[in-house]
Amino acid sequence: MYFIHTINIALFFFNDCNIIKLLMEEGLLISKKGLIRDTVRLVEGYPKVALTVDCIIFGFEENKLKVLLIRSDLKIFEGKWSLLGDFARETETLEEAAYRVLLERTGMTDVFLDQVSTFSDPYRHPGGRVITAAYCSLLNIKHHELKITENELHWHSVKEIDEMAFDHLEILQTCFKWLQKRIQEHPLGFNLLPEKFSLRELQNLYEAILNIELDRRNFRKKFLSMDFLIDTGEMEEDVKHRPGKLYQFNFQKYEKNKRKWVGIDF
Amino acid sequence: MYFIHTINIALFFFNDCNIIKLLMEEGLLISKKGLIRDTVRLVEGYPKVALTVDCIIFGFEENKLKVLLIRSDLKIFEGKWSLLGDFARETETLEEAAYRVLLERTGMTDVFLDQVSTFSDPYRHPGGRVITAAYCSLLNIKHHELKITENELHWHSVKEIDEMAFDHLEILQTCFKWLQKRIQEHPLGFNLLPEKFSLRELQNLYEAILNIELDRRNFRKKFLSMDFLIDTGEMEEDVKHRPGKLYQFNFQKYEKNKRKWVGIDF
DNA sequence: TGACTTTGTGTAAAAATTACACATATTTGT
DNA sequence: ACAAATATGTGTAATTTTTACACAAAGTCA
Repeated sequence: MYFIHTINIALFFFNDCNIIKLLMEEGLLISKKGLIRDTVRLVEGYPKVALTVDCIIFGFEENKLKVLLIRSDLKIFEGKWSLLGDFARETETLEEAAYRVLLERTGMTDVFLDQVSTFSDPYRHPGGRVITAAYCSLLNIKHHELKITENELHWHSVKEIDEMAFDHLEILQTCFKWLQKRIQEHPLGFNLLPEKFSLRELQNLYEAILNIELDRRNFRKKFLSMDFLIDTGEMEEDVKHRPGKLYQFNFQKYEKNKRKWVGIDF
Repeated sequence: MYFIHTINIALFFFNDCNIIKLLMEEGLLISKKGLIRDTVRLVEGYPKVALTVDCIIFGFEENKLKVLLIRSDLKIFEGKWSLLGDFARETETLEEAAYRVLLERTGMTDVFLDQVSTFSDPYRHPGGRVITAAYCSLLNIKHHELKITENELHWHSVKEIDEMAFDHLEILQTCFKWLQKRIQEHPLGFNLLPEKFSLRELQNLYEAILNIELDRRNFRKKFLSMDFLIDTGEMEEDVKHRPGKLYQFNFQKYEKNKRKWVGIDF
């Protein structure tokens, strides 16, 4: 009785994916008036494609925006650089696949990925139709030593990349534009820096990513007035000039006081 | 000789999808060292999924944000409302599929679609794994009379939708948030209005979509100072109060003077 | 110790945002 | 014809934000 009731609820509120999953695993939906069977047949009548994810992992080092690349796995692209990608598994969301790929290729876990866009040119992959979803992240190179370095995994200066396997150059460019925009409305930039950083390092980062020059005094004023920077009391060391103060970003305070974003600006 | 040369160029600059397409159609790549064959086999070894697109078409009428929906095609979702979707064809990009779906379901052609996000829960479709890419647009309801009305296609007030087929409610919500953000940094709002509109209509639109109240005088000042509005010299008619001036949006001027978007604001 | 490099700071002018009130044009009802 | 109702159209002062700009202090290097 309990299960019958569950089925009816499930069919009534069918948009809850978890209920569908649950009932499918129980084998309960299969018999319900053949509706599922019909639906399965319908889906089977349409072309299917392979599905991959590609991870675009940005980092910052030597005042340059960098990205993690590997040598392509495919013979046909021998020598070409490629994004970190793989096929999605049967019961994996794209997001899960992206985190798995990142783990498998780099060993990293403590990273946030954002879906940027899906690329679907039918001829983008020489092995047949393969669509790919691009997932993007930014991280501090120093805090994420690469333990796995198969396929010559390493950081490349974004500016110097001019050729890649597949359509990966296009994907990279799309993600770079996404990053330029994103970093101005969300404090993602701090993920790229060491935990403690000087204002000059922060400014270098913005200048490098946005490809603009900023006035130092105004930049400092802006960030200090936002009041999300904690003065650590420490100073830079091992620099060959007057050392600057080191700050930390107050993520907690930011999350509480987050700007609500209303303002028309074309 | 010419073709051999072409092949080498193609393999060298393999990231150009059109060259791959061209050579595949010519059957020329198939023999090249078996690389393609290997790649095809590789791709075939991975799970494949069905692929759909869903169109989220927003409109504005009676001071309410609306969205085009149809009754679900599927028996299992009988009675439920659904986004305008269909399976992608073998050699169609997702974007092409989205424009096709829009044409087939509504008869519309003069519309721009933007990819918003891809949804990939393995259990989101009762017929098996189907991932879907959401494409969004905004248009003027009055300028796009619905010639096709199969599946009870019609406009629904976004606020009143509380249940949908599949995960379409989640998709709709994602697209609504996308719209709220997009309309503040790009003059998409004008697509939702008649060619000639009063400032009050424009303000109503922003207030409805952003769900905020705006000061009338400041709103007018802001838009008039942006200098993208053309005073048509005409006035509103058939309104039961003092008629307002009618304006047009100067898309050309906007495209030339577009804000370059630099400014850090968390 | 002097040259060099980079940090750290303030102010004045300009621009943008906000808050706020009253006269005018038109329709509707009497 | 007039009064009531409704929505348009306009300006200014106070506040906040943005921009442009220069010089002294801290540390390194030779």
